[in-house]
Amino acid sequence: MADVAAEAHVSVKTVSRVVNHEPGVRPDTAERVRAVIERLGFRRHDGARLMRQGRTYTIALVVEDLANPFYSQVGAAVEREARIRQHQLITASAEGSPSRERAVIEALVSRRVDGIVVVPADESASSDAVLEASSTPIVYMDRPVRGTPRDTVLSDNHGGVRSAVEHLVAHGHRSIAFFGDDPAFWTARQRREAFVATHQGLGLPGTPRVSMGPHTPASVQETLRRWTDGLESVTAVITGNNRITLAVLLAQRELRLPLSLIGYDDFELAALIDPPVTVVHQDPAAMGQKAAQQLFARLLGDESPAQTVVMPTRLIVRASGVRRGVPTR
Amino acid sequence: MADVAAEAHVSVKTVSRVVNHEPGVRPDTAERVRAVIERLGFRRHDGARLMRQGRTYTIALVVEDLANPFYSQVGAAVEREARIRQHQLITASAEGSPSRERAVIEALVSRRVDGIVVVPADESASSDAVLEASSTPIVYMDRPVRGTPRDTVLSDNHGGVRSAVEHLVAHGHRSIAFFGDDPAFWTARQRREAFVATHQGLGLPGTPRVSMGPHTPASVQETLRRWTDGLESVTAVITGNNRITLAVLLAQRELRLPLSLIGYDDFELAALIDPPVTVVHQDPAAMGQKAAQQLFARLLGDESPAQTVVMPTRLIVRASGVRRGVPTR
DNA sequence: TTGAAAGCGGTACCAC
DNA sequence: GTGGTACCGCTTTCAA
Repeated sequence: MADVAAEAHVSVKTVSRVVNHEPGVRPDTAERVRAVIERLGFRRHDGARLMRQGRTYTIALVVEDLANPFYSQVGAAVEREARIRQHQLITASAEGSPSRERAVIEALVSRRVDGIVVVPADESASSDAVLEASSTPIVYMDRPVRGTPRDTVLSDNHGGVRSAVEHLVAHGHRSIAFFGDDPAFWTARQRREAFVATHQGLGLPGTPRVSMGPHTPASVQETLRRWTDGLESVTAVITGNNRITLAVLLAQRELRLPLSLIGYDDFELAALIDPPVTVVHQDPAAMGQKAAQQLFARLLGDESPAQTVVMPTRLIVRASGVRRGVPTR
Repeated sequence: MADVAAEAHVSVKTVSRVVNHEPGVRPDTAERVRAVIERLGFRRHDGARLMRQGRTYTIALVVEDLANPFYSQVGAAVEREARIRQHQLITASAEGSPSRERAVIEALVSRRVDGIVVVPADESASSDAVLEASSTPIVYMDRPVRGTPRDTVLSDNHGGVRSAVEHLVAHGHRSIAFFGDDPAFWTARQRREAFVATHQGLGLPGTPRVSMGPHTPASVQETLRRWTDGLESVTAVITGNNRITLAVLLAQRELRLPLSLIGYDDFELAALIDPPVTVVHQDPAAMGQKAAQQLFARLLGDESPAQTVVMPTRLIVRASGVRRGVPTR
C-alpha cells in the first residue's frame, strides 16, 4: 500500500480510502490510485486489516470426521451461511478425541476466529475455560455439554424414535426391537431411552429388547438370530444410525429374515433396497444452518440467554415398515 | 503480551521468548512470566504473529459442493494432511460457478493463505492471473485447466472405463451402452472418449451407443427403452457417475429390464442392491491426500516443474456385471 | 540474559 | 478532500 501511495503521489490513507470505497476522494485521484493498483498488482492484505479491526471474519466448524455424510452436510450448510455473510470457514476434525478437540479449539481461539460451531466429542466441555476466557461465541451441535448453558442445536431424538415405533405399531407390529449405537454417545442413549419409553407408553408386551453397540457384523447377526429364535420372535427392528441399518440389512439378508425395519438417518439409495427402507430423517443441513445462524446472531450482538433448539425429524415412509409376516425358522 | 510484560516486570520480548520456548531466559524469569500468563489467561494472537512472519499456516480447499461425498472425502483427506503439519484448512464452495470460484480464490489470496487445492469449475483457469501475481501455490484436482502447466491430480478416467468395458466383455457382453454426464464436464468427456475408444479397440459390433447428460429420470427411462427395444438390444450399461447409476437403477426397476450394470463411483450400499452393483472406484481420499502432499512439497520449496499425477481406479466386482440374459420385451 | 526500538500492512482518529 | 501519525500484537534486530 505504501508502494501504491508513493507511486500515485498520495498518502497511504488515500489509497486505503480508494481500496475500501470510502467516500471523500476526488474521482480523478481515485482513478489515478486505481491505475497504480492495477499496474502494481496490489492486493490488500486482509490479515493486517483484520488485526487492526479485531475481527477475523472467520468462523470454524469442529466435527469428528468431515467425510461422514452427516457432518459434511452440516459443513456445507455452515459454509453457505458463512459465505453469505462474507466470512470464511475453517473446518477441523477432532477424530472423536476430546484431547484433540481441545487442542483444535485452542488453536482456533489463538487465531481469533469470530465464533465456533462444534459437535463435541463428549459432554465434558473440555475447552470451556479457554472459550470462556476468550469470550469466543460457540454453538454446540447434535450433543449438549455439561456445565454452563450454551447455545445448542439438537435433533429431536425422542420424537424420531417415537415416530418409528408408532409407525410400526400402526402396521400391526407388537414385538419390536432396537439396535442402538455405543452408549458412550449421548445420542445413542437418548434414542435408547426414547425407545424404552415409547415401548412402555404404548403398552407393548414384554420387556423392550435392546442391543447397544459397538456392534460387529457378527454380533448383529448373533443378536438377530437370538431375537428371532423362539416363540416371541421380533417382527420389526429399529436401528440407531446409518451404519447399524447397513449391518442389519446385511445380517437380515444373510439369515433370510423377513423383518420389518426402520433405519435412523436417511441414505442415498434407501429407495432402491428391496423393500425400500423407511427411515427417520434428521436434517443435517437444517441443523447446520440453524447453528450458523445462531452463531451469527451472537456475533451481531445478541446477548439473550443461551438457548437450546431441538430440530424436528421426519419419518420418510417407504415400505420396510409394513408387516412382512412371521420370520421363517 | 504487553500486559503480561508489565505485570511480570519484564519486556515484551522476554514474554515472547517464554511463549515461544526460545532459549536464553533464566528459569526463574520464565517461571514468573508463565505464572502471569496463567493468571491473566493470556493467549498469543496468531494473526499478529503470522503477519509478522509472512506465512499464515493456512491452506484452502475450493470445491463445488462440500456435501457431495466425493468432495467431502477429499476435504477430510486434505484437512488431515494440513492438521498433521500444524496448518488450518479453509474450505469454500464455489457451487460450480466460475465467477464465484474466482471471487472465492481472490478472497483467499487476500488472506494470504499459503496454498490452495481447487477442483476447478471449468477449464478456463479464471483466477490464474491473480494466483500468478501472488505466487500462491495451487494444486488442481480432478480436472485440468488450460494455459500454463500446473500441479494437477487426476483420476484415471480412461483406465476406469476400460476396466468396466473389459469386465463386461469378459462376461459375454457384446452390446454395451454408456450413460455419461453433461459433456460440459471434462471428466464426462474423458469417460465418453474412453468408452468409444475401448469399444472400438475391442472390436465390439456396431456403433458405440452413448447418451450424455444432463439427464432426467424420464430421459433415462426413454433412452433405456429405446436401447432395449429391437433386435440388437443392449445387454449392459456403464454409467458416468453416481447420480446416473441411481437413475439407471430406478429406470431399470421400473421397466423390469434385466440389464447388467457397472456404475462409476462406489456408493455405500452398492452391496445391498439386488444384484449387488459392480463399480469403478475412484479413491477421493487418496486424491485429496496426494494433492495436499503436492501442495506442501511446494510450500517446503519444491521448485521442480509442474507435474500431473493420474491416480488409478479400482474395479470393485460385485455381481451386476455378469450376464443376465436377453431383456424381456 | 534481557530489553529498546523498528516494522509487518493495514486502519482509526484528528488535523489541515 | 487529503494527509500525518499512532497503533493493532507480535517478531526481528541489535545493543546493553
